[in-house]
Amino acid sequence: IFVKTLWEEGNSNNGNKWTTLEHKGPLFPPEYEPLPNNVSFFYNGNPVKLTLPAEEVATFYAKMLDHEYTTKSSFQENFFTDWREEMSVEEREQIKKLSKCDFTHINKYFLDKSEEKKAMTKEQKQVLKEENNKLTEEYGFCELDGHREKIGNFRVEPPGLFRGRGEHPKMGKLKKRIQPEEITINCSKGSNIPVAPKGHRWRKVQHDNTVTWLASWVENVQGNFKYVMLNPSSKLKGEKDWQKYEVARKLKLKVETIRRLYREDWKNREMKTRQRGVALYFIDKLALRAGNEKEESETADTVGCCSLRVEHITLHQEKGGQEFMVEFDFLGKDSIRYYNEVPVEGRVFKNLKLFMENKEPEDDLFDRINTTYLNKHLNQSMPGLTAKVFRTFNASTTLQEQLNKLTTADMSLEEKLLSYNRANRAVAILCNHQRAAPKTFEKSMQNLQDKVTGIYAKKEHKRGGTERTRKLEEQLKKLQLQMTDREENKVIALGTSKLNYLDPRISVAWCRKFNVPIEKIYNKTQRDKFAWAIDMTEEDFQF
DNA sequence: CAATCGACTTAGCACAATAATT
DNA sequence: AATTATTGTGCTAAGTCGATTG
Repeated sequence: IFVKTLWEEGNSNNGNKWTTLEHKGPLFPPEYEPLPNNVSFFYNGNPVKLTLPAEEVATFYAKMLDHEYTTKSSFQENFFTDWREEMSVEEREQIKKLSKCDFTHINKYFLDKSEEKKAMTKEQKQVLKEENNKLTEEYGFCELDGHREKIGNFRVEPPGLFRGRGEHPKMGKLKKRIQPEEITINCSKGSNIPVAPKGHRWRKVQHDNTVTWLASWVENVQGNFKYVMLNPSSKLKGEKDWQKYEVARKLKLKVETIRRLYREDWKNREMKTRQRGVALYFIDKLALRAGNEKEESETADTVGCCSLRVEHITLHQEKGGQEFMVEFDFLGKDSIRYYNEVPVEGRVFKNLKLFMENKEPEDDLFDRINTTYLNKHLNQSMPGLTAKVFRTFNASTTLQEQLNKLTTADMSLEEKLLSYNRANRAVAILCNHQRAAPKTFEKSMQNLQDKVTGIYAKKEHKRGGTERTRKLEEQLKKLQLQMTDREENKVIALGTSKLNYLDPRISVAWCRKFNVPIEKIYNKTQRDKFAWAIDMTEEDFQF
C-alpha cells in the first residue's frame, strides 16, 4: 500500500510530511471541581478552608496518599515547596510543615467517589461511555491529506504531581494546568483552524508541514516539549515504521562486515577507536541502548552503553567455569535493572581492563566516545545506520531464528502458539523488557500451589490406579506447567518488543505458513498498527 | 566542539474491560 | 453471582538522534 520511497532515494518530498492537515485542536481536561463544604483539610488538627488553587494541589496529594511515592522524602519536599507557591500569603504563613498536614478526609472523599462510580448501574455507565465516544469522535480524529486518521493523544495532559520512574529528583513536583495560551497549533493554511476555548486564544497557529504534530506545548517540570501526534495505525506512522524495518534488513546484509570492522578496532593503537569497537560490540551482542549523556540531578541516574560507568561492570577472569566474564549491573531506561553475566572475547576483556585503569567507580567506562560520535561512525558503514538499529535488527533476527527453530508443521494450533510465545520471550529477554511483578502474583501462585496439594490429597484417597487417578495426574501436570509458565513470565514484559522491534512481516509470514489466524497473535490495536504487513502480497517473507 | 533544542520513538504503569473460575 | 486472572488501552515519562547555536 505504500509508495516505497526508500529514504536514500533522496527525500524526494523535501522532508514534507503532509499537504493538508485539519483538526479540532486538543481537548482540555475539565476545570477543577471544588471540594464540598463537609470535606476539609486539617492543619495541626484543625480544619482549614483552602483557597481554590491551594485546594486543588492538595487534592492531588490526597489522592495519592496510599501510594508508596508519598512516603519518599524527595516527593514530599518537592510537593510541599510547589504547593506553597500556590498558596495565598495567609496560607503560606499558616501552613509550614507537611508533617502537620492531614489529607485523610480528602482522601476518603475520593475513595468514596470512586466506589460510587464503580457501583453505578449499567445504564449510567453506558451514558458515560456514550459521552466519551462522542468526544473521541469529535476530537480524536484529524484529516491528513484527505484521509481521516486517528490521533494518538488528543487530550491535554491534566495537572497533577509529577511521577518520575525510579529515584527521580523531581518526583512530587507540581505539573501545572496547561492554558490554551501555551499551546501551539499546527495545521494547513486553508483549513478550518481549531477554535480556542471561550475567552482564550492559542499561543500561536502555524502551518509547518515538515513536522507531523498537530499541537504542542512545553511542560513545566522538566521543560520538555509535549506533542499531539497521530496514532500508530495512521499511514504516516506506519510508513515510518516500515522504513525502520527496511533499514534493519539492510543491516542484515552488512552486519558481518561491520562486525569484522569493530573487531579490528579492538586492536587499534588509539584508545578512542578501541572504545568504539568495544561499545559497538556491546550494542550488537547485548542489544544495549546507545546511552546519551543526560543532565545530572535533573533526571534519575540511568545509563546506556556509552554512558556506562566503571562501577557498572565487574570483570571476572573466570566465573562459573567460564573464562573472561563480564558482570553488568546498572539501571537502564525507566530505571529497569540490567543484570547480566556474559563471557566475552579475550581481547574485549583486556580492553575493558585498560579502560578501567586508574579510574574511579563513578568515571565513564567509555570516556573518549559518545553517541554522536558512534552514530557518525556507523553512518559511514551504512547510510541510515544508528545504534538503535541494532536493537531492531537483533530482536527481529532472534524472532525469526526462534520461530524457525521452534515450529513444525505437524504441531497443533496450541503448540504453535506456545512456540510463538517462547520466541517472543527470547526477544523480551534480549531487550531486557521487564515489568514489576504483578501485585497479586504471590497470592495467585499460592492458589495454584493449594490446588496441587488438593490433588495430591485426592490421589492418596483414590489409590489403586483407576481411570480417575490418571485424570488427576493429568490435572497435576497441567497445573505444574501453569506454575512454571507464570513464574517465567513474572517479570517479563512480553508486549513491548512485539510492538516496537519486531518486523511484523516475520509474524505475518509465520501465520500464513503455519495456518495460524492472525488474530491469535495480534489484537485489534496491533492489527491496525501492522495493517501494512498484514496486507502484504509477498508470500514467503524472510527477515 | 559542546550544549541545547526539537521531534520523534520506545516504555512501563495504572486502571478498565473482559474472560475464566469458583 | 461473585471472585479472580488475563488482556487491552490510555497515559505520559524517558529514551534516541539530527539540527541548531554559540
